[in-house]
Amino acid sequence: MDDARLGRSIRMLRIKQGLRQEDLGRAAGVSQDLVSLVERGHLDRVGLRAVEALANRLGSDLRLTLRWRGGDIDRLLDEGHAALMGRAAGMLERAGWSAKPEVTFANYADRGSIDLLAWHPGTATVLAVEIKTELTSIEETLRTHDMKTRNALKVARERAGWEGRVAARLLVLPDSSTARRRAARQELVLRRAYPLGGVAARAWLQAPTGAAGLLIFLPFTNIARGRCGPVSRRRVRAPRLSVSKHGSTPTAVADPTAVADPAPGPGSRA
DNA sequence: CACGGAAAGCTTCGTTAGAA
DNA sequence: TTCTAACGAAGCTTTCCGTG
Repeated sequence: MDDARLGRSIRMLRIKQGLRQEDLGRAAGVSQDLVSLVERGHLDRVGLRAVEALANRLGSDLRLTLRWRGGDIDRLLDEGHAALMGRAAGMLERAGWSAKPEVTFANYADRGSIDLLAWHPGTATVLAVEIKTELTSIEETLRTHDMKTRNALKVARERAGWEGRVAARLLVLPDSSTARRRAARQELVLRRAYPLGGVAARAWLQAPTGAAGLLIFLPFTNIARGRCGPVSRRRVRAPRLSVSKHGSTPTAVADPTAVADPAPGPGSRA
């Protein structure tokens, strides 16, 4: 991230909106001095939350990209998504559906990619399947899934030649304790959007009856171990410091289960 | 688990410089 | 003269981390 460029961008947006540093700071819940620091590119002295608050207040969004060995992080993340999608596609096909992965569309302001677009020929039902390996923002998930479902019939007709009569939606989450816990926390909201879950959802897939919202948890390939089962998140442990009985210098004991060197560098707390 | 030191992140305050 | 922005110092709160 180019600190100076980010600072100049914040400043430009602020001035464009006719705000003083003090105004922006007050609106974002930070001080004028902090706005000044950010605009001058002194991000080493400012927290990420503060910068994000300023960006949001200016109607922009701050995106932080973590890069590692070229595109390896993307590949790792995609593997999980692809694995869950494969499971979902298999389940649908066994229930008599045809499925197309990653169907992109652009319909005026609506644009995006439907993870799995499924078709049930017997009932002319189109299913917009959303795959989420992580349930981060419920609101965002519901909003985009709603938009995709709204466009599903048109997309199915134009991209696959499926003349559907009714569009339904299915949200697929990994069958992990974390995902289930997060879903449970937002149960009321999720139930409103996806009334059918578990056995009822699977029964609906066998014999679709009109528009419906389904929520299904699926186990998927554990990337770390390369086998199927609930997702296990391997924790990275800090090297244990062991002091010899003779009082010599502490030595780091490598954790054989650790996947990365967690040694923090300067400023790693941010 | 509690405690204390260190550091980060931030605010407040006083001051200065430049522009209108 | 006033307003805005910049700067530095001091101090507060929170979090992390090592230690017992």
